Amino acid sequence: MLETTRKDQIYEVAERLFSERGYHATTMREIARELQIEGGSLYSHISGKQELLYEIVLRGSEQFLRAARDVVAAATPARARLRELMRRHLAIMAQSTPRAIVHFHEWRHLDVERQAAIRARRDEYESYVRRIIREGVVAGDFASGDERLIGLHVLSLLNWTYQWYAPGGTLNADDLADQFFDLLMRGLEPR
Amino acid sequence: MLETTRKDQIYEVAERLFSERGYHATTMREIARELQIEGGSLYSHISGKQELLYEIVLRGSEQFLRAARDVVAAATPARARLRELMRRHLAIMAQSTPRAIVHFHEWRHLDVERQAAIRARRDEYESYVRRIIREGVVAGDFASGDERLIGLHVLSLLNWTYQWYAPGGTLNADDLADQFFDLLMRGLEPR
DNA sequence: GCAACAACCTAACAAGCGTTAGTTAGGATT
DNA sequence: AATCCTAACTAACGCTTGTTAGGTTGTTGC
Repeated sequence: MLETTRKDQIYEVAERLFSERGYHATTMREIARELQIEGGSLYSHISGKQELLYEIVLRGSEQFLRAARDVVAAATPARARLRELMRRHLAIMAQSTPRAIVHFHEWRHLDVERQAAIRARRDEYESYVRRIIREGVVAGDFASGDERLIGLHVLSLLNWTYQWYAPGGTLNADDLADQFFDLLMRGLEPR
Repeated sequence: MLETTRKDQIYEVAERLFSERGYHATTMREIARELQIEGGSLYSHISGKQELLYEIVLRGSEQFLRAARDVVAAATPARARLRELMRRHLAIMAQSTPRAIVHFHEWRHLDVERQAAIRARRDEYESYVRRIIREGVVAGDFASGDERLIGLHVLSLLNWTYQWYAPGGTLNADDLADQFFDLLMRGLEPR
């Protein structure tokens, strides 16, 4: 019995519409129409459009961050942790596609303070990626190299997926993560 | 004596504002204000806001496409061509940052027909990347692997840069391309 | 049975939007 | 001297935007 409140439904619709059309191209009346109520009625449940965007982006970053916090602290080799991070990242992408899209694409339209809050979370996430890489280099799991650059490499792979990955295709999220991981480890060089 | 017409100036400002705030968050009056004219005066030079966006996105995709067409047809090994493609891609990113940002970020706000035109160009670009990879695998320049997946790998690296790369930092575009290329070739596996 | 409340409605607000029409001033062309 | 062109202006158009105020339901708790 999962009880979805009206508020939850509003967030759900907003996630979908924001992800499809973008924040500024979505109107409050459109969100309302999907729920078969009038535009003004939304304000019985939420405080405004900005809050709607902020909540969605925040939920997205919390989701990614929670996964990363779990993984980074695990007592497994860096190699296994990196693979697990990639798996979890793509799993979120696949399970919460609209939210992830809004998180990556629409955070620019937050006001400055809220943007800063999101940026801090993003930085934290990136620091975990770099930490895994650093520890992996030290432990001999990874070849040595510029930690920042390798981090950007991994993050590019993960973050760009929201632009093209559509779950339900031939490739499920775990397989994609594994294949990306393998290619990342082995490289293009023939051996 | 490079003569910039008023029209050119309008595109230049629009590129910058669209890239900073997004298409829908930029008003015609804001574009005009930057040129110290009135909103309505823009229409002596351009036909409307959509045309403005389309022209900018189109110029971006033309720029990337031109580079890729040059590179893919060269009579050099796939390995060299891939590196050159990455260099040129990042060079455009660095030289035409606002245009590249609009190209990657705002094309969604084009109407359907214009979107299709852009999508066709993007597909063409991606086909060149995959072609280089395919030819490289055949020639033994690259380890064999899923052409589509390797292509996505390369494109993720290149396309994500618009989200973070700021020219003028410690890393110039050519160095970045080379470092990305090296990492892509060698992989993270220690040897 | 009555009060309280939540969920929604209608109607309107002020502001801003892209765009157009009509006009004006100055310079170039005939 | 008459005409045209260019680039700008002012003023307004019709419409949409996010948001609010006040009223109307139906349900719940006492």
